[in-house]
Amino acid sequence: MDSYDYTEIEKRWKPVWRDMGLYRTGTDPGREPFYCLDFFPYPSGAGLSVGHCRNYVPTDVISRKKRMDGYNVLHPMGWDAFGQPAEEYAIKTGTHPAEVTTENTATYRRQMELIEASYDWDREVNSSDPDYYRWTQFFFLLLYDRGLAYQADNYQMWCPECKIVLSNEEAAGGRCWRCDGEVTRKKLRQWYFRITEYADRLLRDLDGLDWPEGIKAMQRNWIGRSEGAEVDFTVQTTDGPVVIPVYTTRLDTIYGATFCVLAPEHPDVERITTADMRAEVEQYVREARAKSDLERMEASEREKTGVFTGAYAENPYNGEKVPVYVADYVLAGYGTAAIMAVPAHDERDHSFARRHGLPIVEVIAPGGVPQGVEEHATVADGSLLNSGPFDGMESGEARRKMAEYAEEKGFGRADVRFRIRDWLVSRQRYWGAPIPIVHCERCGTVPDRDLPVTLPEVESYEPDDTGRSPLARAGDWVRTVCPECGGPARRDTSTMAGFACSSWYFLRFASPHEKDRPFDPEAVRYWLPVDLYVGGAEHAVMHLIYARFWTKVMYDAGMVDFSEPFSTLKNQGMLLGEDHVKMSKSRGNVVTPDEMVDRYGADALRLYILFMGPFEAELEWSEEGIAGTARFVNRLWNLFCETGEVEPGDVNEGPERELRYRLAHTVKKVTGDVDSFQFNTAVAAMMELTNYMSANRETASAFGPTWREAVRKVLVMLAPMAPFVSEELWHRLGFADGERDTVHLQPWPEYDEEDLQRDTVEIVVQVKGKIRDRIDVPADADRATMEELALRSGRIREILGGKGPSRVIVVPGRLVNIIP
RNA sequence: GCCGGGAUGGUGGAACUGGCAGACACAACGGACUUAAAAUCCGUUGCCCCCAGCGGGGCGUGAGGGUUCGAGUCCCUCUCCCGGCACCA
Repeated sequence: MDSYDYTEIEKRWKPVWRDMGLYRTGTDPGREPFYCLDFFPYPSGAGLSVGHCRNYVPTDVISRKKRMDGYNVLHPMGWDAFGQPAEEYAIKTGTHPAEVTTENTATYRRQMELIEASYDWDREVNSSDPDYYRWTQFFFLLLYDRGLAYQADNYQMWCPECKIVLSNEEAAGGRCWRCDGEVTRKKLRQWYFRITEYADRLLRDLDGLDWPEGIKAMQRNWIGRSEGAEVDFTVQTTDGPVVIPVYTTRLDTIYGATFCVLAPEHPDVERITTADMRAEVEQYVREARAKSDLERMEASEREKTGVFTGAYAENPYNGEKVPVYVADYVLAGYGTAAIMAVPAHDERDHSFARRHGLPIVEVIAPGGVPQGVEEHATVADGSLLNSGPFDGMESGEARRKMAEYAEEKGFGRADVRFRIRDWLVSRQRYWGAPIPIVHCERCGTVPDRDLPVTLPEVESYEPDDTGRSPLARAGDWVRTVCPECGGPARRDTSTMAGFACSSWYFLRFASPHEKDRPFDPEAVRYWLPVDLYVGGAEHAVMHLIYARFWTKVMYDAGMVDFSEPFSTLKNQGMLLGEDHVKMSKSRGNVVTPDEMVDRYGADALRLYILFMGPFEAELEWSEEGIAGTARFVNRLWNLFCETGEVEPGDVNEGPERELRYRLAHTVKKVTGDVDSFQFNTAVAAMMELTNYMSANRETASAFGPTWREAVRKVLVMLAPMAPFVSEELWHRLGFADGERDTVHLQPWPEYDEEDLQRDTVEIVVQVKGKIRDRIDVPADADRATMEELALRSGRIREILGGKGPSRVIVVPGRLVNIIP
């Protein structure tokens, strides 16, 4: 028997399917749409590894099955093409980043075609194409017009390695998301999107999404809503009073506030510092600024440093004056950058107080019992003591009452705060979408609506560590006229972060060739929101939060009729190398689809990706594993070639019935498994059925027409997973209705409930929960019958030794458990 | 510290709403084919014990406890692993 020649057969079908336009998608109002989308990939120079296939193969299987289910399926692919690696390569070699990008996207596409991902390539988009980024710029202006884009001077996250500012999301954990280097701060004027204005909605709307719990939890945590209060402490200086609002979630502990702390970056530090403390405070602030966030955190975990400002602030509740410190354990970016410190009931304040010899006053007694606070802070809620008129109240009630009181007196107010910061979106880099803004001396900041604002040609793409953009060196491009007054003006020289481009691409796919608008609203209404969105978990608080934000802005602007872009989200698990570590070039453990397709064929690779384990699980690559699915393809090929066209002979009823049962069972199992992303067990079920058929191949004709029906249904179910071998056999075994027919447009197989019924079933007989016998009983036997049959069993009678049972538990169709 | 997810044979993993633990594969071992090897095909394979054999028994899902006729699955306590966040007042 010939073995399956995948090279030959893959070569045969690719052009046929291409000519048929098998994967082309039209807007068809008569058919139910299904939009299946992969995360927008950045086409890196390294190309795809088999790890990427864990994303692209499952979505392809779903897309193909949905087509067979009768859906009109949108399954597009495009390139998140702006970005630093291409730019860095350009800096090193002098080639234009566009050239590198073109090469890389070609490689990606070639590899995706290698595994026959069924993308509609007519809809391919590229975010670095002016026809695309003009609309990214358009959305920038939409946000600008809605007051959601603004410039501000701040201490930004700065990656000295990449020479680039970072958004909060990109600098999570004090490390740069790209190079993992430590992040420092730099004071620069930058563009922001006011995502904080959407914090509440971004949080609330998570509840309705069919997303992994982990991702939702990460977003909730990142948005970080907390309920508290703002209270004004007042410092008397020689220049008059300075009001310092502090933010607290523990207003109930305010009678225990024994000092206040300002972040080193707090704007009032200078004003309140007394002359004799000035030198020391200034030095501390300088040193704090020079440290990276990571250094600050690590240092202060050991010891909480800080210096006294010489100032005292009045607690408005009790009129007490408490010393004011500057310390870097208070963050500049959260709350009011100033806190009231309650060492008795906050660990951090406690360790600061201990180090600096400050008083500790206990004001909360959990369960009415003071816990003692010399050694450790008591963080639990409880009833108040040493708290004037609020004594005896429980924490929760006290927080409400005390906030009301503050509001009445005008020195405070209940307040909800979020941890999420506004999105820093400008980058001083070349390879990105230019921010379409002109700066005019007369008119100020003016939007440039003559889009696209195309990237100029420049001599060098090098960024510098002053935070100046390479675009600033394109003098002729920078010098322009003001769109408002016609006077001389200068272009903004920043580009947008790549995450801007990927915040709307899913809309572009609905009508990718639209000339005069970002998308056709009709097409968007038909296709969106995305039904199934699949990608890695690493974008939990970056792309996935930004895209939700932009969608909500568009919803508010009346451009789309949904406010969440991705109904269902799934994350594929990571794929490790055979050496148990993440695949990487430097490790030298990267396995490419190219070599695997070459050695085992595309079908074997696809099947192995599906079969190796659960979709979400982190798994290790194994070449022995792919050899196994290649063997399966081969066995199936031989079995079907040999028996697929067998003429039905005299039917042997028992086996025929058994095959009908197994076939129905397999169809049911595979259907359910594929729909619920359990591809590994779907493949296993088909292996099981074909193993059974293989064991009975000699007597195939005795199964009557059922045999060929099984062959046909297996081929159809296999088609989304292994498109080549199933198509070849479909034609070779004469299932095809003419040359132009294809297995890929067959309706998904169904099964007859009746075939799942059996006459007898084997049940387990237990004595005291231990299995002692197995007996066959009629499938529809009732409890009494089952009990009777079980008690009749010789083995059971032997064990019972003539005594009758004291109790019998019967589970119909499953087991009888006898308690003597 | 907080949040999310895990722990099942030599390995990857399977097990519907509590009901036959180990499907399917890999590896290993034995056999067939072969001058030989590879490929292919057939068989064995959780651990331990009894039996010449047919067969039979015990143990077993990270640890300990609990609920139940019955627990991988439910509850409590704990250990370890992976991912994320982390001085957020």
